[in-house]
Amino acid sequence: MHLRLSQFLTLTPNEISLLGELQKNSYAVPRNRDVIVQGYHYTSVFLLKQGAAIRYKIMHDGRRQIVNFVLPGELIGFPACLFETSLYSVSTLTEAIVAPITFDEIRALFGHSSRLAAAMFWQSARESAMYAEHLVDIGRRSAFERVGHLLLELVCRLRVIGLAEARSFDFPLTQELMADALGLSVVHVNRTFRRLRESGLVDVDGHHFVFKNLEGLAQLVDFESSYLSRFRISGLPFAD
Amino acid sequence: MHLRLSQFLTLTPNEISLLGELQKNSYAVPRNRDVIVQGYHYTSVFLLKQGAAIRYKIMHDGRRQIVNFVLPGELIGFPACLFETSLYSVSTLTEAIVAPITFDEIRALFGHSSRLAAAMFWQSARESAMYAEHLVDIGRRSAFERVGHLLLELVCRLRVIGLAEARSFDFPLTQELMADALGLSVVHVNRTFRRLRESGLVDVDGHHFVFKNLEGLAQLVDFESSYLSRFRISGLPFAD
DNA sequence: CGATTTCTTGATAGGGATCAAGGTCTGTGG
DNA sequence: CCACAGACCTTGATCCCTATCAAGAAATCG
Repeated sequence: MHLRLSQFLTLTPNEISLLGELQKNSYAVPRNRDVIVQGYHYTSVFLLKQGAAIRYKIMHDGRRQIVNFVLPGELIGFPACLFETSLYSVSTLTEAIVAPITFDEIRALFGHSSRLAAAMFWQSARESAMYAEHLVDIGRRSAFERVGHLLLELVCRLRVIGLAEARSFDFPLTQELMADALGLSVVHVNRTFRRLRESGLVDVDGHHFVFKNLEGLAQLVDFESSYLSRFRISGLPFAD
Repeated sequence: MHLRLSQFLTLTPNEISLLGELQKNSYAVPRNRDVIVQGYHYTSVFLLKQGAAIRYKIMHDGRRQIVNFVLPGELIGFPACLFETSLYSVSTLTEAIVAPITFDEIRALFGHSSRLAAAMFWQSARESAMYAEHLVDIGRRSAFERVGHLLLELVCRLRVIGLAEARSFDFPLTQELMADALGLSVVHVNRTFRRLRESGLVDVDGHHFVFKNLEGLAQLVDFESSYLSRFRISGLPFAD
């Protein structure tokens, strides 16, 4: 787990050891535990080494909107920690292993390798881009398309980090989570999801999701199969 | 216009001159012109010195989703330019003045001042945070709340850069733009917006928007008056 | 193994989309 | 100066997608 930076650039041994250093204080976090709570101030971030989490926001009437899912190798509390007060909460979906990284350590890291700084920058840019995609989903797609998109996005992202097969994946995704991520009601997700199954597009057993006709689904919900490749960085506009 | 970085840190004379250099090639762009087109590759970004623009995405069926509004002092094509192919388009809403900044220039800039690099990083983090807010708006709020939020967000953002009064602002915002930004139909925006006016909360004359009861509106649509202060950066986790 | 969660399914209602058409304003050209 | 086109706003009628309410079944968890 190298901050998933190796997706973008080849790390030098030195950089790898720097990253390894940061992870020495890993510890386990139980399921359904808030790692970051909206409204509070933080002075460190956490690398999610194992497990899954959600970034979400609770509104005054109790409704919840999940802004995205956090997968292994991604940073929790970033960029939330940059703000005076975190704008949203982050909660684990499974038991997880996190490695706290203090600002001091980040500063040192950046001093030693501006390439790593740049790489973190891209992570942030990627996240930004994914939010924009998500916005389009929620703003302009039907419930059916949204659910399809979410499933396809998850396989794609999990595949990149070796946590999914070509056409199936395991993930602690409940219908309530889908609803809160997609801006739908649980009841409607249930019906929509059933349609997906009855159409023979997807099979589910617990938390194991299988695409029985991935290409068909992708076409039906207007999912660009190049989803994640579009997030590939094209060049290094930064000094080494 | 200093990339709006001065919001976050005090620029040294040297930094200011560096930024000034970058803007020497400014030129005007007519209204309704795409500066960035989705699917194309770019090797420079543009600083929007004057005017307004939208970042948006067109779907295969022609529907449009605006992911956000670009105001003076912000970068166009960033982070879009980092990707192999731009994920969305950027189009001017008014005649605008932009200053192209090549990657070479950015690289040089970063070499001369890592503080500026860090500041750009924060801009990106801020943008990310604003997308997340927007997601909550679209995912979990009623049409009425969404329209109210959009108007309040715009005053707040415009006020910060000195382009709005305390309770009014000018902006080339049409109902169609609102609809595409908020995931609503134009017809429904029209009716919703009328309700806002009939409630005595907002007055509009052309592109001049006046809040007749800003506090009341903010409360009615659950808008945190601290909106932008929440986006303030708390510290500098980077080396000078 | 009792108690939460999570999933289902039915019934009903409503917010917002869609279709259709007219009105207003602004800029352009004759 | 007027006529016209195109953009923008407005309003009515209708429909349907999705929320909400309600309640039971199934799966999980401690």
